[in-house]
Amino acid sequence: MGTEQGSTGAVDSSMRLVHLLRALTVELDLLGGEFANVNGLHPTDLRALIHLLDAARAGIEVTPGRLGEQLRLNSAGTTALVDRLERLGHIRRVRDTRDRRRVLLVVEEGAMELGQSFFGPLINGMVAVLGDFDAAELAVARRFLLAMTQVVTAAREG
Amino acid sequence: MGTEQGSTGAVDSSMRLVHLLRALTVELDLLGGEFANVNGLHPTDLRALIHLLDAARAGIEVTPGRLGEQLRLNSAGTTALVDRLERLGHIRRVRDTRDRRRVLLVVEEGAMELGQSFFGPLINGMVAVLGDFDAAELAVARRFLLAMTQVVTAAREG
DNA sequence: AGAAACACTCTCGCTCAGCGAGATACTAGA
DNA sequence: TCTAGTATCTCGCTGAGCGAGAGTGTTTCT
Repeated sequence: MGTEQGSTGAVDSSMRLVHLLRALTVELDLLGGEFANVNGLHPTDLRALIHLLDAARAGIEVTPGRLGEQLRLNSAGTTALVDRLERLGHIRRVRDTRDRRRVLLVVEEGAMELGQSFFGPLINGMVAVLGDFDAAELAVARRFLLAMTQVVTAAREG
Repeated sequence: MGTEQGSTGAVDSSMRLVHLLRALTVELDLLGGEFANVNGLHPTDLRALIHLLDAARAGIEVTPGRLGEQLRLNSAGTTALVDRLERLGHIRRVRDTRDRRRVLLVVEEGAMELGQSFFGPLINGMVAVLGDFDAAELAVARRFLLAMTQVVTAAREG
């Protein structure tokens, strides 16, 4: 094995890419875990906050039920999660006036800032290094990510 | 917002790439979680197996101490983890004859096959779709992944 | 309108992963 | 040999998440 040339060169390159991708996701996970630790959050809490921030930006209302569904938690776990986030002051429960069975989760100002403080520098850093890529290269990277995502989602369904 | 041209086009493209990357890591996490569930593993167990398989392939000996360090577990948690994996028949504890304080973790045949059954198809699928990329494009994807990894590791240290 | 069926959230009791502290087993240096 | 150091494991605890089921409010059917 190793770097042999010929017809297997492309496959070798691809394999190395796949391993690079995995290494990257591991690093991202670790980074998320560290951030969570520092802010007294659990990994699940962080994932929940990300989801809530995304939804807030998209103008979508989120209820405990929806949130738990996304995170694969049952109702009991979801309640506990929402309790934690509310106790930490990151979200607030608000009764939906239209369907008073439902509770809406609204993200507090501080949580938004927390998200910014974490993702902001990271995104800025990424955008900065991508400055070295021209339009065609960015398009290739995009094609690459889309292709990878497609394979993963296919694997998740099959 | 949207697709405007001019000097902000590159930044927009970069932002979209970053979000694509995040979406991909989320998908990968979910896939891993599902696999773990199906095989009676916890996320940590899966991460441990991946690490052990990588080390085995690289011919590196792994001890509980090293494993726990990698996974950010303390010694008690590590012992529990190794107990679980051993009980499931995925690994075996072997006393190091040279330094009899140490225990080496050896991966059993079944765990290797399990890893193959999970990562094999995924990697094959990825390599297959990468067949549409020529050498120059693969190089660009590689540069992209390296750049992203660099930013993440930098964020983890700073 | 009244009652049954349904939807959404929360409570209770439990299991088990991971932590802190410390015990145990072995090695290396004075 | 005695002491310091390293690797692993044991014990008791905290807390996330689960299953079951209890409210509480809403829709549908007669």
